[in-house]
Amino acid sequence: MAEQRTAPPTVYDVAAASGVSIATVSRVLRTPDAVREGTRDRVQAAIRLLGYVPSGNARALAGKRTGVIGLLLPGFDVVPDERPGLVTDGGVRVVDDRRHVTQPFASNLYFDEVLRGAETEAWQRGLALMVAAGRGPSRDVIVNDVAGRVDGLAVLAQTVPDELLEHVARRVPVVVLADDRRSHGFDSVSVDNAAGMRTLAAHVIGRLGIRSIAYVAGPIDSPDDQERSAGFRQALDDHGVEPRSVRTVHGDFGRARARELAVALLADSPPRAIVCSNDQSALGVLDAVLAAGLRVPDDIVVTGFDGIDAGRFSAPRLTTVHQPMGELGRAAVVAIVDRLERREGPPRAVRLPVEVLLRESCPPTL
Amino acid sequence: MAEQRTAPPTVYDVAAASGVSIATVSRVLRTPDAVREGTRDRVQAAIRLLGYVPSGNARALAGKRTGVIGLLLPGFDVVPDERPGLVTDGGVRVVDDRRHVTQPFASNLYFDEVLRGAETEAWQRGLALMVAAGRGPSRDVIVNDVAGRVDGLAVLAQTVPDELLEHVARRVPVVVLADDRRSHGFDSVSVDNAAGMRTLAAHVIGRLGIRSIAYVAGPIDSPDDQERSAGFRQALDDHGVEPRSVRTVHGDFGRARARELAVALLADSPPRAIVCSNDQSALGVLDAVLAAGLRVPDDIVVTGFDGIDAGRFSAPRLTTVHQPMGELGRAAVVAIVDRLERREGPPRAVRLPVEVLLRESCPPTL
DNA sequence: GTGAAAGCGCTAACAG
DNA sequence: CTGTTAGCGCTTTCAC
Repeated sequence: MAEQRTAPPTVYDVAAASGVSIATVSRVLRTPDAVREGTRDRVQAAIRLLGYVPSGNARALAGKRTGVIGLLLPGFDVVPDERPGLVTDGGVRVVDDRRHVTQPFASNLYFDEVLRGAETEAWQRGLALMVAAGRGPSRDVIVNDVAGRVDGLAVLAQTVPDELLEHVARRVPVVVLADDRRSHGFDSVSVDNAAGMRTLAAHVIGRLGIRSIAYVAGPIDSPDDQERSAGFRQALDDHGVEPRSVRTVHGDFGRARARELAVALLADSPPRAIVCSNDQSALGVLDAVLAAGLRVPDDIVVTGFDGIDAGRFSAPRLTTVHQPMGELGRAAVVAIVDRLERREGPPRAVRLPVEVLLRESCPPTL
Repeated sequence: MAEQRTAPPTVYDVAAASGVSIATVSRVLRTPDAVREGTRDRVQAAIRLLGYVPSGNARALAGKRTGVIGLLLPGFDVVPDERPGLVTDGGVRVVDDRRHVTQPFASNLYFDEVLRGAETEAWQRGLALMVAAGRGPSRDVIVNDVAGRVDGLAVLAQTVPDELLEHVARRVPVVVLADDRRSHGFDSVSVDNAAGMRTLAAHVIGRLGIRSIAYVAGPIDSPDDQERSAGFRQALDDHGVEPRSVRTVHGDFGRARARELAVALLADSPPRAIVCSNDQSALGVLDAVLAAGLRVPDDIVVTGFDGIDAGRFSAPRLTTVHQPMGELGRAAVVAIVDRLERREGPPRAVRLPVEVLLRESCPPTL
């Protein structure tokens, strides 16, 4: 097996072996019905015999389309997890792994889901998917490389600098994910951050009737945070809650910082609810609240945003707004296919709905 | 932006715009030093001006190599999770998600890791990655399609039928993952199942001194299970434990079945240890043991194999043998590159080491 | 240092 | 139904 010493067979080889012209070989592959049965059989036999696999590159070149879609992700940051206390035993490492509850790396899982969604949708439509994580200094090369091989490109927000993106966009349609950049003229698919937060906050304020609220925001320059905060303010407005009555602090979307901020918030008169702009922050808040001896949700309810895995495993489990990452990936492919069929026309922005998941940290009712 | 109304610019356009021949344009791209600085600058300016991105397909066709590696996974089974109790509220679904601890879909996460590893390694080497999940009846098409566009193909075990694999292997080098198929003549990368289980069992028998053991195996026809079982028997032998003194039952690698089997095992005289051939089974055993009012690890220690996420979150956390999935992906790429440089030669089999993770269900010491 | 020309393997008219 | 013939966009000798 795995011979393949000599050059792979081509249409010419198949044609010669079956006594037809290369055109007929091509037909057998692409429009089998246009070939007489006997001929077709002979050609197919030759294909099998020779182990012929058509060159996708030649096809793409001749056919003016590749049938491949590119997906650019912002780099998998593979953090090698250093674990202590190793013992070696017969070539197999034995590790004392008690109590080291490794934190699942949220952002990575997030990409995985997008990727999976895109893959699913692409293959369903007979398209192949080319994945690349644009990282490091060679990013330009990579991006150009991918752009040169695909029919369309889906790019996760902040993965590729504008200039580069605009360059490659002159060759292939580009759709930007999770970042409403219509302004830049690209198609986009994003998630309805504002509506999600607004609905969640409405639950806290309207349904649970809580008025004593603190809000842990993210970095001010984060577009995600801005949208979520806007949704939050909307909810306040909807329910006639005075914005100034809400203590707002800005974190960095990280767990540790949120924990510190929460400690401070609890120092004075603890609020009845702490709404957070993302899950990591909410987990940090949870840490602080529980450490302070307060009960969740009995004394304080806590909410997050994102729907990361860690929130499903926390104690109590985290109420949050779940972003449909898999859908994001699928929608990206759909958007590209769409654009491919509709070469012209103004950029389109697709908004994906989110889902509020009420879990123990802020239940349906108190 | 996103103009791209007209056909994308080619080397000819760039050549014309900068007053050189297409050969020089090509040189500027591939061997910049072979071009006089002034010329180079003019060409690069034209490239930027026109928004030129080289066609990867034309390159591949002319250059006899694509710079792309294919990864074939056994289909992401996207199980849409039906959740009960939906309420709609302003376009955003609100879901009561209490207590529905959705089981993370182990096999999917598993692929994600492989994929990530492969991606990392590929881009590090300047190669692109094309991903495909071979599923459904169109699998042949997909596999051929991918095979026709790549320099090498990594295939996860049992994703592609032998015949198909042998066909495409005549065109590109193939490496099989997680399935020691040297016999079939392919290069392979797999994990040392036997050594892992042997080491883990040695811990149970040798270090903890347990002799009263039950073994929950997997399906008899699973190659993984066979290797693990062999490792287990080795350990028994190493420590002079009579194999017949070990009660062995065969499950299906599933949690539910394992639970049933464990209930039966506990009915008579409960063993001091239950060693399982995979994590899912171990979790099922854990369920049964705890339900029977026995304590883990105090009354019974339980071990698994795989290192799935759910085992990190169980109570108690599961002692297991962790398979380095990310490494599998990386090793796959390495193996392909290797083969590409060494066209001939006998198939190679790479064995990746595993890691025993001692957690609370079977701690370092009792 | 640069240009001319011959393919790479396939598809898609266009004839027969 | 089948064969002929141009290219698709780029790399790569081989001359100059």
